Amino acid sequence: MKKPVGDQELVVLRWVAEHGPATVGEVAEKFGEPQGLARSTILTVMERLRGKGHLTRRKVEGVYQYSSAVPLSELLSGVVGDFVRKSLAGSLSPFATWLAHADEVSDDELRQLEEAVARLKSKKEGEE
Amino acid sequence: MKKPVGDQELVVLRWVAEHGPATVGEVAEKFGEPQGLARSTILTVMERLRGKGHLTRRKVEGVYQYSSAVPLSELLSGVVGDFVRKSLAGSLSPFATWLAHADEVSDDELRQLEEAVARLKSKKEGEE
DNA sequence: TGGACTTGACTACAACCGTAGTCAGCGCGT
DNA sequence: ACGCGCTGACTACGGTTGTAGTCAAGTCCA
Repeated sequence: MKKPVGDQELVVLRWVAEHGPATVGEVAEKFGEPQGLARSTILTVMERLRGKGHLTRRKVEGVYQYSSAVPLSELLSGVVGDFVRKSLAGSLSPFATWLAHADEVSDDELRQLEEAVARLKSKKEGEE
Repeated sequence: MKKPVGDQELVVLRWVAEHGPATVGEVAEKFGEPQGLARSTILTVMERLRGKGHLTRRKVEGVYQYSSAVPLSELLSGVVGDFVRKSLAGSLSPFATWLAHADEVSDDELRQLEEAVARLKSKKEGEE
């Protein structure tokens, strides 16, 4: 049940997860068209995502409304977890290394990171 | 020149980057065999990596020694950067979210993360 | 009612990836 | 000199992904 999700698929999935339930037409128009993607491409991708269990649809007034099966934050969290496990062999060091040289980190993101690290630290202390 | 690297390819690349220059035979024996991978599989993967510019080889005493084109840390740093850009649309929030719930973070990694965050923070302050 | 438009299912196809078989050449030991 | 084993190049094949065309059924408006 843990099928891999392609890069482009993920982009579409993210869009749908962010922009509430939407029909294929809407996604194609508001997201696909600007990217130069054909409607059928969007449809195919969305159906594949549905096949993998990431999207759900419900017929509303004749057309299908697609929604993400899980909330966006949860989805991305999972993606990050998969990435760390699969591509980094579970190690966070590469991330730290990259982070240290990253620019383009917003204040907000930095704050979130700080919090996460602080939380981890206190948890760790609580354990020992 | 920035060809994508498959998951399995990355695993092999990482192995080679970590375990110094090695011949196909060595990689096949020490890495491939334990995973149940045929020698030809290793060879194919390594040649593809070479085609993508991630591995270099040099003939030494009759056989080719393969080495990573860039040091491991740099390689993984790049992988992280690609991931953040491509899969997270550049946002670090998902990382922070995941991190907050992560367990299995070693003391060492935690320390590195702390440092990276601290560095970012001081850089930010220096800027404004 | 007949065309215009929308929607959804199906089909297609090239690139890329994971995995592997095969074959020909080379070097070493007997 | 001959066979064996290691090496490297080439070929192969099924699955996934990105992208899209086409076709049939439904809907709406003049």
